[in-house]
Parts: sequence; structure tokens; C-alpha cells
Amino acid sequence: MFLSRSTNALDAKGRISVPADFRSVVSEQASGLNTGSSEIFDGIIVWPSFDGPYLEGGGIALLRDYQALLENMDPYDDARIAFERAIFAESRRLSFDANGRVSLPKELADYAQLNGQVTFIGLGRRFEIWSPKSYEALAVNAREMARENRHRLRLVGRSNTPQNGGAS
Amino acid sequence: MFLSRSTNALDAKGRISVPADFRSVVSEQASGLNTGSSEIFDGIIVWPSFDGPYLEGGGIALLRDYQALLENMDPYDDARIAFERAIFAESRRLSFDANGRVSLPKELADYAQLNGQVTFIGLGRRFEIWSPKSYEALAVNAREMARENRHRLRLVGRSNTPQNGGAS
DNA sequence: GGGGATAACATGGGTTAGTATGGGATACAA
DNA sequence: TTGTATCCCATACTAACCCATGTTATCCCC
Repeated sequence: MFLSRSTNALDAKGRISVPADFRSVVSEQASGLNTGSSEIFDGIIVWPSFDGPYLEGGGIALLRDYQALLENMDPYDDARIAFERAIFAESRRLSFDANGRVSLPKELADYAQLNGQVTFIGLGRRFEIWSPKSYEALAVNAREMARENRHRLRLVGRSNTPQNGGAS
Repeated sequence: MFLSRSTNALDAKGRISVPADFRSVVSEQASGLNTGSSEIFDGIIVWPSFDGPYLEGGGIALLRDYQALLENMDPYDDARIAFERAIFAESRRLSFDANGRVSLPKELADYAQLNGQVTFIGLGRRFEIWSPKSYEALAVNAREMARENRHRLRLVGRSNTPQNGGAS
């Protein structure tokens, strides 16, 4: 599960250190629970958000989830095609180097207006990459909005099952 | 899984470099999970789309999936016969040369109005080949439509165990 | 609990290998 | 021959790999 927020450097060669937390999340996905589709890939997958000037990303498992979701839709549903083009076609596989860095293609950096520094935002199943300044404003806003909507934050079901090795 | 988009040159001899990502996807399919049908083929399979002036393609695994799908239909269902003729009969095996290129038959290039440059579009299980100009407009459009429909892109439940029959 | 040793992380830079692409030479068919 | 397809070689460019270093966090011993 992607958690936390951290700002790392984007160097002259377009490289970023992926936070160590995030790396262990995707490595676990890749090695541990192999879905039979023997596609192993040690890295992250990133694409430009269609909702703003930032990048979205996750591990290979996230993409498989999206694939499963889309393949349940009509093959020629316009929305399905749009999602396929906006996510699959625009995404890039970024694999880790020996130090846990990835090199971010220039067009992605441009899209999210990144230079010098980037902020990784853990969001559970996926994460986002923002220019630090752009994200700052939002973070404050989010807390306020969360407060206004706090009544909707109701945990349901799965009472208090002792729950085995929750682990991780 | 075919991901990303890239534009490569179509030279005077009708050759195109298949993106390295795509090559490793099909090679993996060919070597890794051999379904018993020991048909190994190091290359891609391409046919003219019946939905527009572009080409569709994938690895041998994709064609097997279509075969399985069609074989579940009534043998004399007109639609089945039409699919078989439109896909199987029109498709061409394009094998890689030493540099990872394929040579695209002229009639396919003509069908998709390709000259000089072509754009490969990764769409998960399959990919498309477009004339760069034709695709450009679509890509912008796709992002907008994806945004409008974003509420439909909801990953539900399925905690975080990738579970069984996951795709690919 | 304090303080030093050790490992992990983030970052910079140089070198190497892979990718994309052009062109020529060879084999085969019309 | 002429056209076409395949194979081989050469090259610019870029991404991957390797090594080094500062800084932070963790461990362990006293």
C-alpha cells in the first residue's frame, strides 16, 4: 500500500529516486503474488493524469486491475477506448536502476511541470507525482474538505475479525 | 502487457523498428508460457482494423485468445465467420530482423495511410498502429473523454490480493 | 540512555550497452 | 533485367549500468 508523501530531486539526467517505501511495495507485488501471468517487472508505471497537471502511477498490479476493469466493458464503448488510450497508451514503464531510481521521460516531466524537485503522494493502491509547489496548495485544501465531509468517513462491515497475519 | 506510445520511422524499404518494450512482451509470450501448442514465433501479428484506417496487432498469444473466443461461437454464426475472415484471413505474421524491425507489407501501409512515420499504441493485451497525424487528434480527445467518464473508473473491493484469473 | 559503528538511502557523474535508423550487398521471383 | 525482400554492417543517440559520496536512520555496546 502506497503511503506517505516525500519530495525528491529530479536531476539533470531526468532521474528520480523513488521513495524506498514505494519500491518495496511494487517489488512485493512483482515477486510475491504472481498472477500466473509471468510478467515480472521491477519498477513503476506512470502516466499523465487526465484530471490535471500531475502524473499518476503504480505497480504492475495496478495496471492489471485497470485492465480487468476495462475488459469487463463493451470493447467498443467509447469510454473504454478513451480510458485505454488515456492510460495504457500514455503510460511508461520506468524500471529501477541499482540505486532505486527511475528516469522520467521528458514529456512526462513537462506535462506535470516538474523541474528540480518532485513530490510523491502515496494514495493506497496508487500514487501521484506532483510539482512540490502545485501540491502544497492542494494539501491544505484537502484537510479542510475532509473535515467538512467527515461524516462520510464511516468504516463498514468486517466488524472485528481477529484477522490473521495482516502483515506488511 | 503492451504499454506506451511511440512514433518510429517507416523507411523507404517498408521497415519499422518495433518498440523494444513491445518486442520483449511478445518474446516473453513466446518463450514463457507455452500453451502446449508449441507454435513459437518471434514477431508480431498485424491486421487492418475493421473499425477505421489503422492496424491492429499483438503477439501470437492474442491470436490464440481470439481463436478461443470465436470457437465458443456457433460455427455458422455469420458474425463468427465474418470475424474469422476479417481478422485471421487478413492478418500477417511479421517477424523481427536482427535489429528488431519488421517489414510492413505495402497493402497494410496503404490501408492505414502510413508513410514516413508510424505510431505504436500500447493497449494492454493488444496494440494499434496509426499514422501519427491521425492519432494525434484522437489522443487529445481521449483524454477529455476519459476525464468526463472518470467516475466509471472505479476499482472496487478485491482488497489487495491479486487473485487468480487476473487477465493478461 | 548516550554515543559510536554500521547500514540504508538519496544523489552526482562517467562509461558502456542497447535502440533506432540508414545504406549496401546478396538471393529470389517476375 | 527489374523489382523486391532479406541479411549484414555502420552510426548517432539515449538509456542503463557502475562507482563514489554525503546524509540520515538504525543498531549495538558500554
